Amino acid sequence: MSLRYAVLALLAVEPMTGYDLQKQFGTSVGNVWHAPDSQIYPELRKMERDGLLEGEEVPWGSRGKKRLYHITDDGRSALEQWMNEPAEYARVRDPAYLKAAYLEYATPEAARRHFTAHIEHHSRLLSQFEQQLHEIDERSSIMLNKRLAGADPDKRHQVQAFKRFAYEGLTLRAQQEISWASRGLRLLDRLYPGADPAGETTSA
Amino acid sequence: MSLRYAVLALLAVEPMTGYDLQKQFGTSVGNVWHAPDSQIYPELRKMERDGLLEGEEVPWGSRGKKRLYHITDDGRSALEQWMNEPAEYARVRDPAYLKAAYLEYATPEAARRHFTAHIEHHSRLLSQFEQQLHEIDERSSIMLNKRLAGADPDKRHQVQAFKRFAYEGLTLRAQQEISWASRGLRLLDRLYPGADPAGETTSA
DNA sequence: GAAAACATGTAACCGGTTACATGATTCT
DNA sequence: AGAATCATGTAACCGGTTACATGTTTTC
Repeated sequence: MSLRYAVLALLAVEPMTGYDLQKQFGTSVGNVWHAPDSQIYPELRKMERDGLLEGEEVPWGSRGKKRLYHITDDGRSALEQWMNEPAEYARVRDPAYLKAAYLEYATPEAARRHFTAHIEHHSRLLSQFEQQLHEIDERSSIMLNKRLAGADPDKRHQVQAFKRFAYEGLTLRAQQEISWASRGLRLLDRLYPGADPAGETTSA
Repeated sequence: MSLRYAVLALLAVEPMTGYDLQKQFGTSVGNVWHAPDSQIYPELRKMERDGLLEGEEVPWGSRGKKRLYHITDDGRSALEQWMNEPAEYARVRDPAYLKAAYLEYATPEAARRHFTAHIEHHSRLLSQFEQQLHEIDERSSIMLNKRLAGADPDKRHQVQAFKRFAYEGLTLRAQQEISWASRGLRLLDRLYPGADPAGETTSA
């Protein structure tokens, strides 16, 4: 049920359409909370029904129209209330670690692919996080600048600091996973000394 | 859909009842894949229907009975096939980091509680992982010993190494989160210099 | 004129959560 | 005798996934 609070946090900055929100979930907020478009549009309607948002029909081009969602006072209260509650911790469900714990059932090649895929996955994430950190530091993020512009001048410093701190954590996590999986590859070298690490054919 | 493979990995060691499995999901496997009992019993019946398991009715006491599930050859193949496939990576959905990224909407006290709760949560996990590492090293884990006993003597070394390696990763993760949240508390000290870190009343 | 981006949905399905529900056996 | 443990389920609900579906506007 965090989706609606992620939406509220975005709409607290400025009114947006479902499509605008979708893009945010594809990049910025999407780094901590993923949501597909098929979930966003229905959720917006539910939130409007619950009084957290107000939708405004605005023309788009000559014939088209779009729906701009504004956060209401109730929406702001709901966001603040949620922020002041303790976070829920979801139970662990980690397919990559589940496999890692039982890698003896895999072939040496599959075990190796497992760790290289882990490294690739987290490397992709890492470069996204580093890109975000760069944008935060350079003040080149459009959303962050809007949030900063809309914030109480005394609080601007904090807005930026919290966002940076969250991305620092994500970065450290990704680096950690990469380092763990790299150690995994070295473990495989030791456990399967005969196997060919590069996947190439061993020629004399 | 990893639940059934976690179940298969457990039943590959020895036949168990739903209740036995439940306990495993409460401790060992539960550290990488959580499942409540209300999910386990229906899943076992589905797996039996799909030919991955065979249930055997055995008496329990004078009038009671219980259902022992055995893995079938199809079950073993399914497990191996899954182990040789690449792992799926779920999209990120992290309430704690979502909150962290927007902590300016929380009160300083709530922000502090957020990080202390994060530390407590991961400290609890950490001590569980350390306990498991200890049991792996001391060979005092009943399940691990059964797995080792049932494994090809050449592979015993690997079984233990993979399990240990998975828990090392979990341990590093937990430590990482604790260290991140501790830095978060120090960040709050800087951002809210007037606030009382210990939550005590400031007396002159 | 075509492609890319903008815009908004529906529907079936499934895995997972929460709550409810019950009874036997073993241990102290 | 009572508590703890063993044992097994059902049912409603909901959040999320996947796939399908359509039309407009802007940009090149």
